[in-house]
Amino acid sequence: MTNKDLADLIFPNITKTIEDYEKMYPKRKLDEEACVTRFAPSPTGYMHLGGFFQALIDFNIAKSTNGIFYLRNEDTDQKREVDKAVELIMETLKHYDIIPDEYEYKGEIVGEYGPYIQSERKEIYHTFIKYLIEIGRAYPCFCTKDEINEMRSTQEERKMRPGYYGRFARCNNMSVDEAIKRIKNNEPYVIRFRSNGDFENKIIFNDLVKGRLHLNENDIDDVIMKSDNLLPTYHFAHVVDDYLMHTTHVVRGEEWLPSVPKHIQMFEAFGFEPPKYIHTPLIVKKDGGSIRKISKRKDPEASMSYYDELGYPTLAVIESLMTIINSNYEIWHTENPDKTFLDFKFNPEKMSSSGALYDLDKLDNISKDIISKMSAEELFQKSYEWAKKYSESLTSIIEKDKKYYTSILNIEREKVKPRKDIAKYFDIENLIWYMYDDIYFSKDLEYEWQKITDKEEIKKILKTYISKYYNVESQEAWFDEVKKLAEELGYASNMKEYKNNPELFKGNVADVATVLRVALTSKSNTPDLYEIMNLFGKERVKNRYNKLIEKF
RNA sequence: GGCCUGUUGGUGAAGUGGCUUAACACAUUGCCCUCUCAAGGCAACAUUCACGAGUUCGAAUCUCGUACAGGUCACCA
Repeated sequence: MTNKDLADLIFPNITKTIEDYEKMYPKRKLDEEACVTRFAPSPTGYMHLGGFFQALIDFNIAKSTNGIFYLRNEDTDQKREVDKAVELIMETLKHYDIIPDEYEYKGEIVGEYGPYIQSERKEIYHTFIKYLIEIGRAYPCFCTKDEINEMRSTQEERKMRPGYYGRFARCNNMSVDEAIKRIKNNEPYVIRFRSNGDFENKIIFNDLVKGRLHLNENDIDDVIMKSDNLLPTYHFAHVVDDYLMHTTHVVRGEEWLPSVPKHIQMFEAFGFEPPKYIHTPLIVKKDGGSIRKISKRKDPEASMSYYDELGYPTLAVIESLMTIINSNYEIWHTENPDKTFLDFKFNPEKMSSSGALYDLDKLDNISKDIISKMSAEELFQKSYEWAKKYSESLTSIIEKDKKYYTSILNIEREKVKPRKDIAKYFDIENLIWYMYDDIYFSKDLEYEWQKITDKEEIKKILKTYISKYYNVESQEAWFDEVKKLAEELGYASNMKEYKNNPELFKGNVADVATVLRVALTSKSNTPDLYEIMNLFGKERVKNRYNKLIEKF
């Protein structure tokens, strides 16, 4: 009996060969420098910030080189698979406008190199495994999980390197005849890769981020096909898929670095050229005194849904991540304000090789800047869309009067130095509620009076103002009147004068303006008072002042 | 424990043997501007690049050692 007999016994229905698949998936017709990248998540029901971070790099590399970015669903672990996980990933990518060129979604295959779902590629993997068995580079292993665990404990006790290698790789030396016998006897088995490496040897591996690395050669006979579902493990699927799909650059987290030697060895076993690797640093988090990988269970901000729920503009999330990807991004972006992040040339060498903390303050800052540059109309659209998904109260506010809402957003907007007080759509409601009479009067208002707190004095200021002064023709005209009002009541209208001789006055024009502001909005901090009054119109201003005077 | 990787302010970092008195941005603090706030302007914030030794006329940059941190050692990806 030969290896060929063994291979035929294990895969009796595999008739295609590797060459057949090579013909089916020929080299891509792309420019010389075009890169093919992929985002290959496993569908565990969650879109992790770290995964998105990698997808962003993939997308940037492919787009900036006129290449291809595709999505591959790595669902070989059926135990962990979660319903709707693929939808979540695809919808998240779409939300950020990171649309793969090739993918498989809801039964539709886009692209010539599919299937893009690993569980649908079983026959392909089997063909490749069959070949490996034929040439003696893979073999069935009948060791049970208990036996493997026992072996591991022994190794640990004796302080030996754990793993299925050397003399511990018991099934490696099994004769073909015996293997065939045991398979015919229906004994369960996995297929292992037969490593020809020596752990004492060093291989030199060039990672695009980390540079030249010296790694130990792999000598472990890894499982490449599982016994229960006959699907490959990650390592093997990676080799086959990235070969057939012609991936040029593999972007993945640096937790994969230790398994690089096995991947290279498997590529070599087939005589394939391995892709270029970009092992990205992990996104970490400070937890008390120590630093750890950002985690799905402990950190809400590890999930992409966090940013969507709070209403960060997608561009803000992307740009804040870009600053981690290549810290020269910010400088580049200020020099090229009209270009998008896709025009930026990602340089793996410039990527930091240590873990990065994702700074939420930085995100807020970038986000405020982006929102401040939106037109009122655009902000209206985006915030409305967000509200419909996440905030009933904001939705009802907007739907009362969309024009009015837009004009509120327009306060101190669309100018050279626009207002920057909104970091996320979630913030909006809390910044504008007092602009609505029904909400305003239904609340138990707490007036944030500052220097002037005397009720009689406040009444006097308000009464004088509404009877003599309301003028909103222009900012200057308006403020001139506030100054006149201040003078009439014994307050300084000129701040410098007041500062020089504060004892000559009851206060200054700022104190008076503050009364006008608080009486109108209940808040001491608001956008430009003139603009608010202008928006309200004289009747509403009078109404609010009169109601307050009555209450006192 | 073995192997691998990393360590420049509170944060992201620039830096590749002299042009560094360690850029830039965020955060923080102060001042200015100002009807309040947000913004904006200006300034402060690492006498020093984890520590120790070495190479050199000269080191954050090169070498070695130590410490610390992270990753990884699955029929998970």
